[in-house]
Amino acid sequence: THALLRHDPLGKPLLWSPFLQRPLHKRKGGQVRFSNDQTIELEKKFETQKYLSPPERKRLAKMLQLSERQVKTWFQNRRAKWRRLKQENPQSNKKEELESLDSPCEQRPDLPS
Amino acid sequence: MDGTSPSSPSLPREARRRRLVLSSSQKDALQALFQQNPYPATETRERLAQEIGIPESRVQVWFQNQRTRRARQARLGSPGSPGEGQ
DNA sequence: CCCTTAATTAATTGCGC
DNA sequence: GCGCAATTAATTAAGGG
Repeated sequence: THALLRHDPLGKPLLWSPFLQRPLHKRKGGQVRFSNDQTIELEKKFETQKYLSPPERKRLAKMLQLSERQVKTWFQNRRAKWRRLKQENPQSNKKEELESLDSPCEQRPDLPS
Repeated sequence: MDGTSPSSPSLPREARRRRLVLSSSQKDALQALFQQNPYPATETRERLAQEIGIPESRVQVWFQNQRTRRARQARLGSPGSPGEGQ
């Protein structure tokens, strides 16, 4: 819908521009930026669960065609960012979309029963 | 048809990411501390952040970028000085 | 227009649990 | 084995001359 939509004021994902952008989001070493879809899916999961269990991670990884390690890394990076955001922003400050779903800093990672 | 025109007349309401512009004094303070220690502890960063009035995370990224800058400058400045003793 | 440089992103290392 | 803090390299885009 929107052509050049990027970055929230506080926060969240950067989605790449549409077609008219450099055909390479590949870094030197061969690292690639995740696709918009992948990022969106990851985010969606993150909104529901900040920590995910190993089996879930595996599932998600398969779904997105990423390594489990990549998913893990993504989640960890995301958590870090999130904490910082919360710390700097006393209240959930979201311009138009407010999502007060994040109160408890302490979500227990699912313990394998 | 250049795609370079970000002509999206339909949405002027998007606050484009406005990056922080550091004042000379802020830069000076950052640089001063950097010269003392390129890897300051979190507490030190926080303190400086409070003093110059920017979020600690910005101080953090500034230090990161500064380290990169320094390394790059060193590369361009004297490519062949130290006789590698290996 | 282009360079400087702040901000973001995926990945890495080391540490503690 | 995982989470987390700290850090890195590469990149992306704002600001200003």
